[in-house]
Amino acid sequence: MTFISLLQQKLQAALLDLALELPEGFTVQVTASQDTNFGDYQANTAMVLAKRLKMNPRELAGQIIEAIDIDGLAECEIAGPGFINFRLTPKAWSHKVEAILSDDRLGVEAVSSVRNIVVDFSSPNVAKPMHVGHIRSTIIGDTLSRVARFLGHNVIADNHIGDWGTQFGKVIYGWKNLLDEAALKEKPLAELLRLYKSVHDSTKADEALEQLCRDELVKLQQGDEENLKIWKICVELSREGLQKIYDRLDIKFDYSLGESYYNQQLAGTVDSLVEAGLARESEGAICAFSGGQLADKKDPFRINRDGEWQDIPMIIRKKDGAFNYATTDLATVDHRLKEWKADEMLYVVDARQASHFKQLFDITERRGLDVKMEHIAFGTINGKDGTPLKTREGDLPQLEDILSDAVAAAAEVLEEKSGHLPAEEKAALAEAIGIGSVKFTELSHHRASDYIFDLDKMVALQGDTAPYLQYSYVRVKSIFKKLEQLPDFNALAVEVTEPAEVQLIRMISRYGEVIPAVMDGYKPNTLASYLIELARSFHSFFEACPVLKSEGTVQETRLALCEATSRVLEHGLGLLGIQAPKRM
RNA sequence: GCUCCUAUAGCUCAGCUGGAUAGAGCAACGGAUUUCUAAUCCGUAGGUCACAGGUUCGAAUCCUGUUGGGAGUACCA
Repeated sequence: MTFISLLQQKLQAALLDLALELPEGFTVQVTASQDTNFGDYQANTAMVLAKRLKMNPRELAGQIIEAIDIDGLAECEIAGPGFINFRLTPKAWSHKVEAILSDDRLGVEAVSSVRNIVVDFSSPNVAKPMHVGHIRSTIIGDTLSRVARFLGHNVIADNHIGDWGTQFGKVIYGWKNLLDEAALKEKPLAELLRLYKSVHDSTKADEALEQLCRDELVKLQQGDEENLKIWKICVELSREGLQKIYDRLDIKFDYSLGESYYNQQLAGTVDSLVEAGLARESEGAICAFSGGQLADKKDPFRINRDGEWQDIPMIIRKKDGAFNYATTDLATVDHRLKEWKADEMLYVVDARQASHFKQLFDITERRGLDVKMEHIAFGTINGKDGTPLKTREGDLPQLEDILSDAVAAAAEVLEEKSGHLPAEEKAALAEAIGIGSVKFTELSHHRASDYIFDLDKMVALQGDTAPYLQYSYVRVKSIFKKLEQLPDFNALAVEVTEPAEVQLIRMISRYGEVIPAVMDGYKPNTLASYLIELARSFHSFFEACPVLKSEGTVQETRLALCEATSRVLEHGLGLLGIQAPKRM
């Protein structure tokens, strides 16, 4: 049990003893103290309660402290306007070290109610290689999947690949008219991209061409043999290319059901919405409109134009008969509910699609489907000038190139610092550090904000970076390497005394509090910054408390702390999808 | 126009379901290495939390307004 829940229990019991009339739904809150001068944990219960019960907060805090039974666990005192501060005893810390070492879950409790959570992330388009824009969804989605799974949920990671949308009409048109067979053999993905871009550029000034592309899409969706054949080849080629990157990133999906997977259901989906009265014909298209329950301002189907509120429908069948992503998304919801019994669906998708998801969620609710849906929105990755990242040619940088750049930068530093290591190991390390850097940079930012992509800073070895964490792990491990024999970690005598030791176990013990908090608001950066703090505490401990030169209980305590640190570090990095090397 | 996101140290960013003296990294300055990997640690300096009101014991955090930045806004995803 985490210290927070333990202290909350104790507080709750004390309140019960005092026989106070608690307001309905009142729960006690305990938080880690920001400043250790105030102790380890604090509760504002007395202040909150005093206000509601019209009592004096400090007086109430005094009563609570009298009633609370935490002998041996913590000392507590009243402070300031009525805070109750808890300072854990050395014994409590020592027990915690032992508890963590004997616990596979490192103090993280599994959830009591397991939910089926679908995480929809990455979602690249075929025929277009992944670019910088896919970093965020792919990495955030992967981490959230890992964390939810570790918490005990039944996670279904689904890569909703864009293989059926309008862009495909352009690819098919290009294939039929501009295909360079030799180039296709040589570099298939580059050729597909060239076809798409070439046609896409031409359509900007050519309305007739745009129409031809739309026609190709309609033919495809209606089962035209030639178009289907082209489509199949493109999808296969693209998937191979995508898989290579996912392998490199160590990211796995349970399913990669592309938009095309739902093709057979699309017509039925539209029909059922029409039958349910949720959609109707408008300007030749079939659209879903507002349910009318919300105020215009809050209604995702309403928009104000020049002072007038108008409908902004969700189009589920275009006037040319083709379906679009809205239709597919609706069908996908049905599939996930029916086949996977989803309790929750998380869409890790760019913030720019917020209004689309609001509409989708609103419709789903109006259809009477019971499922929690969340749009895990994120911002843009910008270049150093603060505008969206672009290559010199003005294109979006490809993900593969970004990874290679990061790995190359890591290799350079590695050569300088650890030139003596075998070439093969250096290559693997560069990969781990380079990829880890990209991932950590992503995960250490709040997902909603934009951030600046600075390769040099990412791979830099100082500061809040992946290599800093990885180096911390290497440092712990180096201690054990010097031991002739590893101790039995469950049989160590642990007596935490030194401030640096206390600070370290304080951080270690917080792991069980941090992991559930990640899913609370779906913020991986909570875990990222926790790991930095943990690593920092470890480095301080490492400098202040010699392990191998100490003896007896002191040494056993420190070995136990080191082991616990290494386990939490490795595990936490694992949840972020980052490797923890044994040496570097 | 309307909706959503956003504004915190010179730079890059945390902190936001209200809590005590607003944190970290980089850059700057000073120190630590015959000692478990110095890719480290310890310290100094650096702030009108965009601005103005409000809510209350208490606001970077919640509410209202203003300003700056970004995004979306009928058949693209």
